[in-house]
Amino acid sequence: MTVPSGPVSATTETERLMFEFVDAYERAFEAAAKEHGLSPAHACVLGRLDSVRGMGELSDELGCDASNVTQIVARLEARELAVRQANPDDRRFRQIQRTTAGDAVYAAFEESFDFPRRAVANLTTKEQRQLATLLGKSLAVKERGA
Amino acid sequence: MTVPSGPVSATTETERLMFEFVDAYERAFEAAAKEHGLSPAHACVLGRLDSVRGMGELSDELGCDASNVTQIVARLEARELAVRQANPDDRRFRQIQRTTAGDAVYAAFEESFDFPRRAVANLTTKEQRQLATLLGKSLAVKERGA
DNA sequence: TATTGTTATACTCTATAACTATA
DNA sequence: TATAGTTATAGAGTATAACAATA
Repeated sequence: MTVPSGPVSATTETERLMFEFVDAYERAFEAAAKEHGLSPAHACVLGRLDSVRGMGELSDELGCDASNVTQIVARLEARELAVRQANPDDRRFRQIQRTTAGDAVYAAFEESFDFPRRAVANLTTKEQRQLATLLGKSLAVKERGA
Repeated sequence: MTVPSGPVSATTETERLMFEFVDAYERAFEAAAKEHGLSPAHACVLGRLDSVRGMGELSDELGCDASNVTQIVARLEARELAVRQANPDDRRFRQIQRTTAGDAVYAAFEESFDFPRRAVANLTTKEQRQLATLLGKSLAVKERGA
């Protein structure tokens, strides 16, 4: 189990609940991945392979180094959950995709990772819309610089 | 940068925003820790040392193995950010606490980790209360078993 | 003997730097 | 020469199992 991101001496109840939510989400993700023999990183990459992807694309989205993605994908390939093929138009590029087995494992993982579904299910339709609006508004923080 | 927990093919906008929020929170935590030469795990443990703590207490709260905490605390001690002392009443127990230097580093980290503060600042007081209520309600998922 | 914590070990995640293959 | 990706390597996080110290 990865140690949680926090707590910081939360000054408000809202901040405390943000941390609790993030912590619960992460723990649930990790536990669901483990159920299917996946590390969080493997589950994450597998989830991005809904369509054919390039290595650079993946490392950009994941915000991590390309060499890291190479290793994760190499393991997925070794387990026959994904394959890498050179792009015939420019053989420097690789095309990564899930195998049928990868599809099955990922579907099973998603079934296990019920935290977001259950969290939403605890709310009325109106509350779900409210929560989405508030989260979106709070995330505007990202745009404000720093 | 740790790879994000997701995405899972989010079926609703609310679920998608939950992931985005968690992802942004984690990235901000990791970046703030790095600014002060801390790993996320170090920042996390340091944050728990606001008062004197035991090793078992820490591993319980962190949801990870005791041997893991031993290593993290050993590094904090090597950097003179924390100290371990045997409890004189029962020398099997250790009392972990931050040093003055540890206090300073953690305070600086908290100053840098402004994501929750800024997220809250994007909301009105009423919206903050609403968000806290909705997050709390969605987290009831934890109590429902599984 | 039971409990607290540590050490030894192994595996994964991650990044940096050097490298290969392709263009 | 420039770009996409890989390999070599090293450091940190994590868990399991064996261990030491204390009770």
